[in-house]
Amino acid sequence: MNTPNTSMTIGAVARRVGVAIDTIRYYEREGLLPEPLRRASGYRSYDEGAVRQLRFIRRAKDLGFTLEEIRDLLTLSADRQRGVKAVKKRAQERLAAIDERIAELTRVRDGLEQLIDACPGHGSPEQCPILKALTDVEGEA
Amino acid sequence: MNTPNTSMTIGAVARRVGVAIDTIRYYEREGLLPEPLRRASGYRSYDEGAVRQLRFIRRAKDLGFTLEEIRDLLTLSADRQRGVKAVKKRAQERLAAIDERIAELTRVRDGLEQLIDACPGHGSPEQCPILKALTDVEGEA
DNA sequence: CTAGACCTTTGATCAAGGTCTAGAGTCAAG
DNA sequence: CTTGACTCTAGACCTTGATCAAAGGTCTAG
Repeated sequence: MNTPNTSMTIGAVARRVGVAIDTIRYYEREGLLPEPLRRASGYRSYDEGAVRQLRFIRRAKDLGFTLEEIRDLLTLSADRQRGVKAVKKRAQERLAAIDERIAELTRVRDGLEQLIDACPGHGSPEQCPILKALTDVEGEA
Repeated sequence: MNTPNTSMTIGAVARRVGVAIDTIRYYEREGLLPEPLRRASGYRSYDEGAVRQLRFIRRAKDLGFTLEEIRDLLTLSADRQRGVKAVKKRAQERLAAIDERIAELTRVRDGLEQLIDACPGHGSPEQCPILKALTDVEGEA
């Protein structure tokens, strides 16, 4: 329906998706984007599919997938039928990893908050629980 | 009271604190540890203060401070009196940054979970909301 | 004395994900 | 045609926080 035979330069694609030109070439090198058609001049020539795939990559990245994992996801989603199950599994693994990371950050956060609450914000460094907590040696009598 | 005139080699300090020798020298280069005294042979000679400072660095790192921020914290805590207030401020900034990161991760997490729940785990890729969410272009009419 | 552990330095390397440069060719507008 | 914007390639460089290597000097036990 819309722009069926589009052909864009790398710059146009970059602008549309909001990534740097270098990043597109980098993804191509890394096997995240297929090698595009070339004009006689050697310029890369992209179509809408490339824009879609690039957006896929960006979104997956926003969800915390590494480029390596995204390469994997792309392979899986290309393998129609069999892919869906595997994709769901990857997503679940990703969810578990995020949960773990949140739990870890929350622990750190709570520890830091306790220190801050206990700090008067003035006085000598010996009174500051933040500095004390950072400095004190529990194994030292 | 305890071991007042200690003098340790870098290896001994590394063992006590549980970091690699290379890491200690690295911190010295990066200005996180003062240049230690040297023996006639050129060996670095450390005292308890160095052990304490190294532990400070490690703890701050565990709280998510970058080495750059820690360098800053060390400067502040050395500036006795004036330091406490600034240290508390840095800690609060760190807390805010952690909260922001947790919120961001939580958003991502929830988004991902919704996709997973909506995915049957089989069928065609067109039916998979995970792939759809990654691929679909909202600005495309 | 000697083996072997430990120390010194400078500089290279790693992971991840790009970013930038140089030097050359190409494209579109005026 | 000329100008300026764009693109090409290959490869170097960036960030963070280390970690390792090479080549040599030192220290300690036996």
